[in-house]
Amino acid sequence: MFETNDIYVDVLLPLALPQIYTYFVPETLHQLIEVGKRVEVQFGKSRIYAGIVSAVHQNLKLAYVPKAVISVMDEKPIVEQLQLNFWKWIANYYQCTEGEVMQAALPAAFKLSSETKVILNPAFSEDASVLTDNEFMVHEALTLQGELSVKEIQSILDIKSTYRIIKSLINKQVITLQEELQYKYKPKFEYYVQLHPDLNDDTLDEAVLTLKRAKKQEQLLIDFLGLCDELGTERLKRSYLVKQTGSTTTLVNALVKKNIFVISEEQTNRLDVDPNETLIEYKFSEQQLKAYDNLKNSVAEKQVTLLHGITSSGKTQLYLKMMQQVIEQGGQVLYLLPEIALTAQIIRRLRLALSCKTGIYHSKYNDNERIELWRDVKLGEIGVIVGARSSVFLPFKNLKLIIVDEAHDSSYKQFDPAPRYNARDAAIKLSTMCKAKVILGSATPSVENYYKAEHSVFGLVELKERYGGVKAPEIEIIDIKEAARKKQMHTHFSHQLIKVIKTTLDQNEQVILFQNRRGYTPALVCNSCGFVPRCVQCDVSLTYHKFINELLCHQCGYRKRLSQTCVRCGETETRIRNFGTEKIEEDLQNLLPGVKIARMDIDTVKRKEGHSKLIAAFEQQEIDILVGTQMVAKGLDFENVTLVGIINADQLLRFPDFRAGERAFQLMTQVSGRAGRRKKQGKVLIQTYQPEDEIFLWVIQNDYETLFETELSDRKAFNYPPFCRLMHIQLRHKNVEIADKASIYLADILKAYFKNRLNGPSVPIISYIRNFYLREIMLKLPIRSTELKGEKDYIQRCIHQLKSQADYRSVIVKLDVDPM
DNA sequence: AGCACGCCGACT
DNA sequence: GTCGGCGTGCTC
Repeated sequence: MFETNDIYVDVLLPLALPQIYTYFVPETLHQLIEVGKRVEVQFGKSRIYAGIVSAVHQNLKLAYVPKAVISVMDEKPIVEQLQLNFWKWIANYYQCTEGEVMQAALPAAFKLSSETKVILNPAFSEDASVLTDNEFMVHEALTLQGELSVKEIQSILDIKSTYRIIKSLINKQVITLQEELQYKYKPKFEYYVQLHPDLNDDTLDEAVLTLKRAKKQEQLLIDFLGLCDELGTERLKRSYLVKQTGSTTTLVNALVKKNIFVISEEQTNRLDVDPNETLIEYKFSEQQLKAYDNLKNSVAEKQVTLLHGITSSGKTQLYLKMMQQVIEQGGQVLYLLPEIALTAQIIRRLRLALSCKTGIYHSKYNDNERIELWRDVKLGEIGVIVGARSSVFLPFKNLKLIIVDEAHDSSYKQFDPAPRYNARDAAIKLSTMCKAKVILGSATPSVENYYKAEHSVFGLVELKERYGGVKAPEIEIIDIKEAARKKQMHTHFSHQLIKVIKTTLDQNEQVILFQNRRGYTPALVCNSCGFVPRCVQCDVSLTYHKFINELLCHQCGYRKRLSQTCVRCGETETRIRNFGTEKIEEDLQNLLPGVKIARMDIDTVKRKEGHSKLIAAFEQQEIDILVGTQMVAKGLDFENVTLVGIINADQLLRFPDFRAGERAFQLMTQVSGRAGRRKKQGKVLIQTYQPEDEIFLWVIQNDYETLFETELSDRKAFNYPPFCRLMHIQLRHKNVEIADKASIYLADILKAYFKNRLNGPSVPIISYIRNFYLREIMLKLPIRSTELKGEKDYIQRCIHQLKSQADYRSVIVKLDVDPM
């Protein structure tokens, strides 16, 4: 059939390249090569990458001489064809390269790339006189360190282009280059020590005698037996044994050599459930049973089912029951959660309730743990995977059900870098590829999703009753415009809010205060000249963080120490404009001395474990009031919280975005859901300057339907999703004029086709970030996927045309499909 | 994304 | 002259 035995492979590289590259497979590797395995290949002059084989073929008509595959890195494929197809779909839909998808999909430890190492050439004659200063410095550093990477040389010499120097050093035979793939993954084992199985009571005594002259070993053995006895076990973790007895691993190994101990290794298993915890019997309410039946029927019938259940209605229990079913039939379940909701609380609950191995996958876990989970998922050894958005990329073996909890949550959408995918939508695609079903759960579904449910594209199951008969919280709107007029405000708190906080605390109950802004205050204003310190590389004012006494840019991270006097006029008095969580915390503390207040935002939670520590402290009631951003709104379940306050709802409403109404409703509903989750009816106080806005009425009455209808008619009138899809185009350039002209040029050629479906070009609210000027264009794309592809191609051609103009070549264009 | 190559301004 | 910055094009 084939004329030669030559084999070629198409290799996917973890780079933003629009193409796939073909390599030649040497005969020695013919047996090993397989789609989905990683191969070591050279790309360009010196780089070596781990690429993935996306196809094996015998194409003879190559217009170039392909390079050869250096080695096959895996015994078994790390992904299947299905994953490769999924990647391709994502690349297509979200308009990025497959390499970028690969980058996002694979755990870092799979993505090896070489670092060029420079080493001394042993043939070099030590005559350093021929070297220039810089060359001499490199030579010196190498004699000391043995090897250097190009990056290290850059920092030693403090210059960017090291190329010339390196080349010259090679010419002078001082150094040679070394290219090596670093294998990052090291499987982690836990070592257990136990007695050699051949030992019985008699032989053990004998063995002890042989240790008469090795006092330490003898002591270790005695300690070991003592510890085993104490714990009622026959084997101990080696690390535990060493630590408890103050001995060393070497000592343990000595006893292994003498056939007294044996060591067994076991993969560390973080998936174990603490045997001391037991599951509390959960009794389904009548409503839940009914919803469960509906859910089961809907899932059997429809590809996607939307579970619209109000907060505290017990959605999680329904998920659990659905999961259990799938597991019993040997299927896998993917349970997606917003990153922020992946708390120990939820994970613990799941593990207790499920009879199978449960894996967790998200960015907080280190590389080795992720590789292990990856492998176990692929082998089908893990039944349930709980994870954040990137877990849609896991190599499922038998995926049968995907649950997307809080499906409206914007953190399912990746912003940067590409692929800018939405894990919720990608999961739906994945489910069709795996023949799995999807449940989207939310108390406040996105308008797009609910629209589909209403039109029977998705199944719809509603759950409208709180579990356990707890009444929905009583929501009250406080008009702070009026309160300010009547002088009933104390800093940001109305007297009414303060009063209720006090009575709540008096009853030994806890309070959550929500303020959607971190930092101390967004801006410091000079009292005399009105000067506001701004970021030097972005178009935003700096935020004052009192705790570190620094001004911080929330866009780029630029920081600056606060100067004593106004930079412009020398005035010492500064005034505070607007306010963030840190300021709220401080004012509140002044107002309520002695009350324990904590703050929860990215700044306090960033440090490792900060989040769970804070939650634990609040749970243990070591904290009375928790002041926080978005974070407090999501997924937390505190029994003793009966009051939730929203300091200022106006910021939510004034968001200049067509989704502002939907967002505000979602957030207020979510935050309100934190109040009174168990026994007692909770209370929610919302402070606002515009209490007449009807959105408050819907929040109070928990009237999602009216919100939905109103939003939908607006969206229809202005042609926004769900009546179209959006594509956001961002252009960046260091030069304002070029940014301006390029965006006008691109908008013009796009407009020829898109006409009134194009908005822009416009200057974004933050128009200048990290020394780049930004411009943006918004396009409305058709819903039907048949038309969609052609239009996306057209857009790509327009961008190509832009880039072929010499002036605009260096403009960076970023595409975002279905922006949030 | 790197990396090579080529062009060009600044300094010994 | 040479060093180092920067723009451009290519990578199987």
